[in-house]
Amino acid sequence: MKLIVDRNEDVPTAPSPYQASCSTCRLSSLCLPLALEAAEIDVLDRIVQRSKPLQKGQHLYRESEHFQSVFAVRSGTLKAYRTTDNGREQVTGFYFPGEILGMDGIGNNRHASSAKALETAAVCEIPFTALETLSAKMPHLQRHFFQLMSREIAEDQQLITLLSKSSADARVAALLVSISTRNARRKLSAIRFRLSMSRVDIGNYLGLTVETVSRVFSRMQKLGVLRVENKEIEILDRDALVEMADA
Amino acid sequence: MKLIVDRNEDVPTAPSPYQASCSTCRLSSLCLPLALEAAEIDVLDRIVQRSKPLQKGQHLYRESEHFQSVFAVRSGTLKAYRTTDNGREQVTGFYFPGEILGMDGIGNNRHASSAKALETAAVCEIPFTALETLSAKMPHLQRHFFQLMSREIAEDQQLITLLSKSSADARVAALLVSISTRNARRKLSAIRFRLSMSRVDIGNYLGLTVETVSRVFSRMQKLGVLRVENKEIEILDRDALVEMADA
DNA sequence: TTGCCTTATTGACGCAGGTCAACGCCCGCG
DNA sequence: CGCGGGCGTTGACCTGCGTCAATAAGGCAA
Repeated sequence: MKLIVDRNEDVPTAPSPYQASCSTCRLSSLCLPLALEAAEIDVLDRIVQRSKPLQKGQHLYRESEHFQSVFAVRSGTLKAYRTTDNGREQVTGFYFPGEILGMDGIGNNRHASSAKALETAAVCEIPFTALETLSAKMPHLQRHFFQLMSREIAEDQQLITLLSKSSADARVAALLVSISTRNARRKLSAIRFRLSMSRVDIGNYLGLTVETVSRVFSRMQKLGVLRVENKEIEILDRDALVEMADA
Repeated sequence: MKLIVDRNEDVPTAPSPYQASCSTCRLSSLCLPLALEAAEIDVLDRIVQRSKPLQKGQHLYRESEHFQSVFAVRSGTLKAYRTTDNGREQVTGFYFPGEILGMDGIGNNRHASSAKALETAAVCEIPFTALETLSAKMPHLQRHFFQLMSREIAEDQQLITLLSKSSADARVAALLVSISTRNARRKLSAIRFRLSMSRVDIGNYLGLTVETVSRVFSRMQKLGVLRVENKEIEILDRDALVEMADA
């Protein structure tokens, strides 16, 4: 809400100071515009709100808040998490540039999880009612959004499988492979990257303790599969990692 | 595909022999028609395919098959499961009457899981392209389907939390509470029911071994929380069960 | 730079739940 | 009706990961 005001006050229809438009965004091939034609992208562009970046630790939205928009990550990383009845936290996902978050709030008009920036991050806000209206007019957009939601379901199911059956080694390996793959999609290195999340977050996401995560990293390093230096990761043997991920 | 042919050969536009229509279906208040008005339900009704029941053990669809339709359960129970790379099975959900399954296939046009009947079951088939077309014309339907998918995401996240953090007792308790709640929604008893799935399936779904599931049942029985007699369950202390579910 | 505080690593130990094994009981089939 | 094979239960034992504790190493403020 505030975001909309911010933008309209200063520059009613001109490009926001933060980013020109979807059509010039280098993430458009991963993001919502993916399935759209140039003219359609322009229409989508008009409903997207761009705002000032989130600082590390800042919330994008909180669990049980009124749901209004989904968000696309433009830069940085966010984590989504929910708080259980007995007060513990469960990280349900990490979101990288080009990925969409907030879709779990559509179901009953409140966010089913909270989202917090793990580092300075910029997002695009996509008001959902506008997206619905547009979807009804643009079959490609409707289809694409159905697909995005479906993929989120499929990915959650993969995580369920991981948590249900796999060893600590396999879980960590699977996360690293996932990050590596998602980096590659964004034309970043698939073998060297910086983990934007803490060991605590990793453990929480994978259903492990910090200590176990740390031990797994050490073990993998000893095996020559990884090189770990604080948050910097180098994958030395990706095949071995993939192998471990489903053991 | 076959289903469509079956139906059209015999009774081109007349009601199928298996079920009159959505408007007379006693599940319509849970299922897709939920958000629709009478006239809209009739339109939806025309795209829904009803077919002969599945026998116990029969597949509704299989992982990686071409995706074409989502399905609504009319009677019986189904389980959805995926097979991991190393050949193990992971049950990702149980589906009761009024619930929709198959939405995980939309993302890339192939089913991301298999679905199998746990007992004789009847389903309605909803061809997805027809549903898309209709959604674009009927805002209520579009919104409702977005909501259904979103809820599936939120439910999967709840399962993730369960698998990530909870004890064996909590997992079993949570499943029983879930079944109890879903029964209540269908105006069935929330405290006495028959488990349509085997202990193996339960264990698989919850990330536990059969032995552990069995032990948990015994323990809960000893505590006076449950009465277990083979597949028949009676919940003696629902509050205690809810309590256990988030411990 | 120094110092503090948060995050990560490593070790020792215990326990929840997995594994292996034996047995009993449904239930479907001849 | 009786038999056989899967399903469920129970017990004994084992192990992977959690827990607790101590120490090290970043990183940010002043």
